[in-house]
Amino acid sequence: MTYTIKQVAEKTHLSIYTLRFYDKQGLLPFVSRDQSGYRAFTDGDLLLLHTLSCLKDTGMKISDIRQYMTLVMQGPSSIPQRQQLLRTHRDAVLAQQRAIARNLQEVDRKLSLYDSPMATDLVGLELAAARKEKTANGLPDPFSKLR
Amino acid sequence: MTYTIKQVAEKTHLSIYTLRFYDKQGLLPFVSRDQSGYRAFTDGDLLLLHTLSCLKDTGMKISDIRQYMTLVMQGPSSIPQRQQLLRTHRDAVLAQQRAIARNLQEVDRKLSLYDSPMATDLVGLELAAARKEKTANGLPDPFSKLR
DNA sequence: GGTTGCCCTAGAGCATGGTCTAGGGTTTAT
DNA sequence: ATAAACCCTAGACCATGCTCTAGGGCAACC
Repeated sequence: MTYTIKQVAEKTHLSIYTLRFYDKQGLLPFVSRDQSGYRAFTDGDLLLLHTLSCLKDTGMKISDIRQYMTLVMQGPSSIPQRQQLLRTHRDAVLAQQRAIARNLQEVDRKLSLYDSPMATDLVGLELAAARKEKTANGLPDPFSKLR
Repeated sequence: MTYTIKQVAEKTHLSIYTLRFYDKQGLLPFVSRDQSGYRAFTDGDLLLLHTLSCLKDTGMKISDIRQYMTLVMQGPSSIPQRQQLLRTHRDAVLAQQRAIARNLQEVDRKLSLYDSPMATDLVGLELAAARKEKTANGLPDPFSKLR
């Protein structure tokens, strides 16, 4: 049993356009064509496509995914290189996750400030200070433009 | 004391180009100009720029950052809208983080497969099955192209 | 055998987020 | 008063990752 590109698009929630784009980019070297030149996806192909989606959804670049898929095509001998590629990616993703968590703390601080009962006063004070800082430096006050 | 765009670029690790780009995009409505038309950043501006960086680094779109900064310019009265914007963003970021963690598990599974002492055999078996699946469906075997 | 619905490729177009160039003014030091 | 080192804008250009159009083939049904 094989699947047409349309069926795969439905299964994977990728668009037909995206699947063809990935193929054009060399991300699907494992997909065979039938006698009409149509792509014929096997169940095994869907597994590889799932791996591809995981890599893509964790932010791996297309060029790196292509490299990984090329290694996959080369069989077991490329396992060391695959490990290296995936480990590097994994480390980058974890670092990125930590960076985002750190930056999100700042957002949380803003949110708790806005949640405080004195939020209006505190924000008002900050604004007054910012305006004062401008005029103290002989600068126009940008806060009085649209108010 | 104010800072030139170059000094701010050094402090923030954003390029001068990026700072001007952000200004052009309406992300820096709080930055005043001196008499020569030069941007003059105050310390208060740097705080807002830091907030901006946190939003950007957590993946907020420029259009949403612009909206947030516009609300900031409007003073304390916009606090409810700011809360809504930040909360929506926060939730989206957390959901994204969870999705990435989930997809990264798949990468981890691959890595532990590759780490297994039987990795070569297991990967070889998978490959053999994939090839068999192709030929069983009357398809060319894509794995025998570059080997 | 014609209509419908799917498939294909090549290549144009688009959204996002920068990055850089050209042309020109300002400030500082010599 | 001129060079060096800044600053400015407008707009071109670029990389990434799609998304869509044009033009054409294949397959199934009526």
